[in-house]
Amino acid sequence: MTSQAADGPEPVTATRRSKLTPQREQEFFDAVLEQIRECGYEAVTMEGVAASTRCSKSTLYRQWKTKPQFVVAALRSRRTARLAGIDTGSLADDLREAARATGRWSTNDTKLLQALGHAVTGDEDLARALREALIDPEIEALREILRRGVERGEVRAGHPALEYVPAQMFGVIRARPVVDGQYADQDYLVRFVEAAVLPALGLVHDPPQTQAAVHGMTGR
Amino acid sequence: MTSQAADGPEPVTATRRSKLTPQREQEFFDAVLEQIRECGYEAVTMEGVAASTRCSKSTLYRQWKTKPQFVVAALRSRRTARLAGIDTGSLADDLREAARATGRWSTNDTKLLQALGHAVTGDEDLARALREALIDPEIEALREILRRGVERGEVRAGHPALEYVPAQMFGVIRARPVVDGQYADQDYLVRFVEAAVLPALGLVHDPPQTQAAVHGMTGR
DNA sequence: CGCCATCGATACGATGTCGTACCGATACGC
DNA sequence: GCGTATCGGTACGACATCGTATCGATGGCG
Repeated sequence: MTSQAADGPEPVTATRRSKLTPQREQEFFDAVLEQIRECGYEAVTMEGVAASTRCSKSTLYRQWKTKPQFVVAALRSRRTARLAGIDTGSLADDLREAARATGRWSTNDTKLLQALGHAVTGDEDLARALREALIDPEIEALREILRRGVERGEVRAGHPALEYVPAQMFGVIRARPVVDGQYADQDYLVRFVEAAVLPALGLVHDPPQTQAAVHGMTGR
Repeated sequence: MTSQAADGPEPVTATRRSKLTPQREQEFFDAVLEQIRECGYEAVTMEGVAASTRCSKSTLYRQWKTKPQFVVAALRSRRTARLAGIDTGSLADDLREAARATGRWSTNDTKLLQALGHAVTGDEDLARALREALIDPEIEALREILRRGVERGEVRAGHPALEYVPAQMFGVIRARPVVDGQYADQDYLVRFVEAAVLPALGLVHDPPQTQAAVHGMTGR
């Protein structure tokens, strides 16, 4: 809405581009996700995306039939398991590291989740894409972390708190903005894990070094 | 969209009403909140609300200048501290009772929070109304419960987990739908309190073999 | 070096919503 | 009983967005 570009038929930076490169597509995806974060799903317009990427509406509609399909494609481009690969050898350290990793992207992705949260209730494809892009991989990675902790005997299998760890992590991320008025960052999430998650799992850190003694400490 | 009511000048229930009664206003409020839950804030239309309550758009615009103001009024009508008044004399029981009370309305209010969650980022009045209607009273009630527990000495003041209890409660309510695919009901919330919140506060009441896993290092 | 696919720009019709204006009908106060 | 304020109904203009169509320009492939 702000880009009042044209005052005449000026070929200024209007570099005519040829066939879309994957990088160019990614620009579209980044732009639409950013617009979703800022304006919400409903308020996103193809025209706005076109303007912010200096392409034309036609180009977008040529590649993707409709706005929902475009957004779905954008979400798919974003699939990354950010919690995958965490394996310090200690459940407590894994969870701390997961908190740190989560804090790195939580602001951006919280906005996205928030903005799409209701739209997905009416669009099954969108819902699936959102789950596959932002939610399922992280939940699965968390469960894997917990599973390894159980295998190592750090927590007994079937410990009642195990079931709630993923919901807790996702939960505070979404709840903190409304409770405290700010997004959950790395610091907050690590403190939360220390103060609530680990104690609930019986991995108390109150006596600071008791923990390390348990398993010989291999963290980082 | 579905209500194809009229086939003629039917005086059936089309009772022409006179001045709006408070009950009538409440019908409007209930209707718009229900529409928000189902369709999202953006998709709510004054015409839809008018149709579902069989009033006319004029009537709505007569009372409230604009859609946001109408929604704000509807939210204000809903102010109720549902967790207020809980006081069993025991922190653990208070929290269990809070979980039960929360579970009673969480589905409805989760939908509302979800549907309005992004809209509030662009409307300060709406944001304040939402906080005052659904969020702040419950957070304050929870903090009051915790405060009494501290006063009774059940938890030491400054216990690190205290800070996170409200965010945890609100969090799992919002996260369960995406993690487990269903809303958090009474049963889930009570189990969550038992399994995660109470242990984190050091109020465990069932230490079966959890302790063995903690200190015994080779659990299972 | 020339053709053709694809780009970017823009115009367009269809649709839907906002918020206003006007209307007749009806309940309530006097 | 009558007058008036308010209701319910609908028509209206303004506006925004969707998705399509058309057109000139251009880059890449043969």
